Amino acid sequence: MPGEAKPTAVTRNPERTRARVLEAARNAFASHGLAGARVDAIAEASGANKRMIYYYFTDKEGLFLATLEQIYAELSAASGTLDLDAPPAQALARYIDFVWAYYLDHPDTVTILNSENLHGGCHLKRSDKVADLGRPFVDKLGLLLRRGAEAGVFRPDLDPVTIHITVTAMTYFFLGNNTTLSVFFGRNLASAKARRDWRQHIQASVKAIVAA
Amino acid sequence: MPGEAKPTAVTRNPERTRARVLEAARNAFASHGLAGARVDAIAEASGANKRMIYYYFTDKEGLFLATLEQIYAELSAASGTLDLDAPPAQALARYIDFVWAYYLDHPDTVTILNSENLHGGCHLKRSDKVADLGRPFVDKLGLLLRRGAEAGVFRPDLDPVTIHITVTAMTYFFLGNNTTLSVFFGRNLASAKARRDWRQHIQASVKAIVAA
DNA sequence: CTCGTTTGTAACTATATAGTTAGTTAAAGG
DNA sequence: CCTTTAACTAACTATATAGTTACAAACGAG
Repeated sequence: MPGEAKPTAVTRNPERTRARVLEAARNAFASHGLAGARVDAIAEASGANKRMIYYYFTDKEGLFLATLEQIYAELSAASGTLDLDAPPAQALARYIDFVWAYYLDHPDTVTILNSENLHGGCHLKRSDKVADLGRPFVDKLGLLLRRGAEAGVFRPDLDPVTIHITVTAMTYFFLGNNTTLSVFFGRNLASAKARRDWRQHIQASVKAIVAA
Repeated sequence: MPGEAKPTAVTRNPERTRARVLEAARNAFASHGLAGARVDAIAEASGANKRMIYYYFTDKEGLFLATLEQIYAELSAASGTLDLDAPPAQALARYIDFVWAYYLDHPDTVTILNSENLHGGCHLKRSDKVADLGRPFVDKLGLLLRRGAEAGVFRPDLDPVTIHITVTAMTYFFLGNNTTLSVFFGRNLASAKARRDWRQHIQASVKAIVAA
């Protein structure tokens, strides 16, 4: 008989339930992709009843979208704390280190964004929370590039979006494709040294790209 | 009753069956990922009986590995045709255009490699056909970089693997993450102009990176 | 020609999966 | 208190899914 619920002493906390489901969903989607993740597993890992997932997020795709939005919100929030108030060359180095450290510390972000791209960005396009969320980041970088140009150390024709994609590309691709690259080149790119070297390479490369 | 097969006039052709299955598998894995692809759909699309897929590839993961190996074999074969016998700066530009054109023409490669990276490269690691397959490519690029260094136009300390990953990162990330990037920056990065501009940016960037 | 092996087929199965049904219980407003 | 609503639960279902069974026809070696 359904509905013969035991008298649970659980104090209600919708926010907490939502948050726990989102956290479990994030792990699941990051590990197995959208299709590979199991709603049952997410329910169990979060301790929430499966019905609540549908109650809060409508369906699996709704949950995936919420996960995406959370990932972007965190990225955006983190970038807000980035302080580029320093001499241009130094600020640029700080900016690159920030991007590198962010993706190194948030590998979930890489795999989940890859999943969304696999599906042609169809979830993200439906979101009203993500569009143009990179704007503050780009503005911040744009300001730095202008300062550098005025100081005569950076080229004057630099586009912040292009530079940001460049830095992200070198970071994201190296980290996200680390295993296949290691096999393809017969070289361990996951070692601490390989990572240090690559971070250094991004620094030197971007420096060369923006140099006046 | 099973086994009451109609007298089919199908002439046998195992190679063709295998090839058709692989082609269908590639499309399916590229569109939906490993978990999202359906063996039934692959069987139907290829015209092969589902049983044959298991006969040839053991299971879904075996089929995925075969797809991966095919992808790498094609990449390797294509890179074999790349002619870098030209003055260093010109040869480098030709090399970059090759990488760019390859991934632009083979979007499946990007999504399938992303799927394999999602799973930590576990299939590829079991393969005996892919390890170090990038060697000829790297050797070819290494020769070019040395020629350029000797001619005094490139830096003398360049590592071909690093340069190759750099070029691939800028190509692969831009193309593979095009949709999420477009949303995040509120800018259409899929247009013909955006692509032309980006290709040009890779050219200029790598030139700056390798410059003596 | 014949007998084992390879290539092929249709129908089947056990199970996993997204999504539901039909309720119960905590809490907030009046 | 009492009523209404939001938060929550166990058990269920229809279907999709990877993988099998049991056979048959083509092929090739001897």
